[in-house]
Amino acid sequence: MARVESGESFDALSLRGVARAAGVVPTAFYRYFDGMDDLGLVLVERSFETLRAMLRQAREQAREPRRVIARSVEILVSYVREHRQQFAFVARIRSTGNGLLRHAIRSEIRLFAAELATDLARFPVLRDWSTEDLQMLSDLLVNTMIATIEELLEVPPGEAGAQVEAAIARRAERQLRLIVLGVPAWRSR
Amino acid sequence: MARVESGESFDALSLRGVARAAGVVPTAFYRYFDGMDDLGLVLVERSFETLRAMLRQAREQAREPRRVIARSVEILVSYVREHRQQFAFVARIRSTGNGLLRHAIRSEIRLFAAELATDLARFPVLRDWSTEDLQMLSDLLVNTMIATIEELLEVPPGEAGAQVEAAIARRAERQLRLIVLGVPAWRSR
DNA sequence: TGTACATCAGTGAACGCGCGTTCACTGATGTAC
DNA sequence: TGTACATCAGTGAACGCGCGTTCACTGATGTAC
Repeated sequence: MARVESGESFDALSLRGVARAAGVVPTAFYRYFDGMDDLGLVLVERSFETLRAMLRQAREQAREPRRVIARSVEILVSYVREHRQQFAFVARIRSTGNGLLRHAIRSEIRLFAAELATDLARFPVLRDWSTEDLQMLSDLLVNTMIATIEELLEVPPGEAGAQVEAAIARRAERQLRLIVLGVPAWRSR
Repeated sequence: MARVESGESFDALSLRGVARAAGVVPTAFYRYFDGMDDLGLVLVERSFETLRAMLRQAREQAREPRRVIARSVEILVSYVREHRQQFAFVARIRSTGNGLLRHAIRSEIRLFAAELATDLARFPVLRDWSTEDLQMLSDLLVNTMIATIEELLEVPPGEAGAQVEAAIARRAERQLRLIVLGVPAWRSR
């Protein structure tokens, strides 16, 4: 069960699949979680919590936009690489799971976007943007990161995919930069 | 079975669920499809084909960027509203389905992005962009549209969600506009 | 116009399978005195 | 230091369920002569 707890080795959405990957009999699952919903909530929370903290820290340390973007993408890529299975699980839940789990994920993403909006508000160019526009912007940035995560998950793991991964990272960085380039022009029409 | 054929009334990912929604015995499913993969492929193809054609037409008719964006979002929202179940099914397949179906969806999306890139290349501002940058841009625009579709699918159907739908459309339009605003500034650094 | 036959849409029983969940259990590790 | 007991991680049999798929079938609709 230790392996599942470190989120490194399950391959299915089913309770039995999780138990199998953990090398344990299905009933042992209940020693650790109430059921699949419980596992899902734990994983959702854990997946986002650390990543959110790391990205927030990146925004604090490097204040110049271009550096923040580069660093954020770096963190995103390496974090997803190191928590592949966990993210794959969460990604599946996002569209397959029941209402409860889907709602939990949406809450996490909204929290993510809200924190980003708060940090964005401190940049001089954005100081007089309306709250709605700030949300629109951070939502766009977050969506781009999520799409990036999903693409990273499609890359087969291991050294073989390293170049594909790098290409995805490079493109994500450019996309985020392009978005930010539009900011000074917004409202100026 | 006629109801399923018009894509209006299934509520599950299972063959039996589809049959049930169609008011038909499970075995009757095989009169129409070889199996779930076959249904999936048909639905993926059908979902994208018309939408792609409609959006391409929108880009031809209104050449001014702002009009193109407004019209595209309009089309997207109404198309998704009218083919809710079909899109919900495809969205689920996208992360739950087997490799074959996931690959089919990715192909459709890539085709989508490629067509958009071709049309973008005709705009004067983009005429001397590299192919890679054009792809990066159209990928970003397409991702934003996909995220919009997914959000639309979360809105409960019926009149109750009309305002939420309108808000999503409004935000999508602004996001696409913001992206386009960054275009003239790209490379100028 | 009537008859014979083919095609077609859907039926209903049956199968084996993996699933989530229950239950009473075993044996190892830790704790109290 | 040794004994008695509690806690803990995991076992294994069993259940009922919904699933995809097979098979032989029925009855209605169309077609040929």
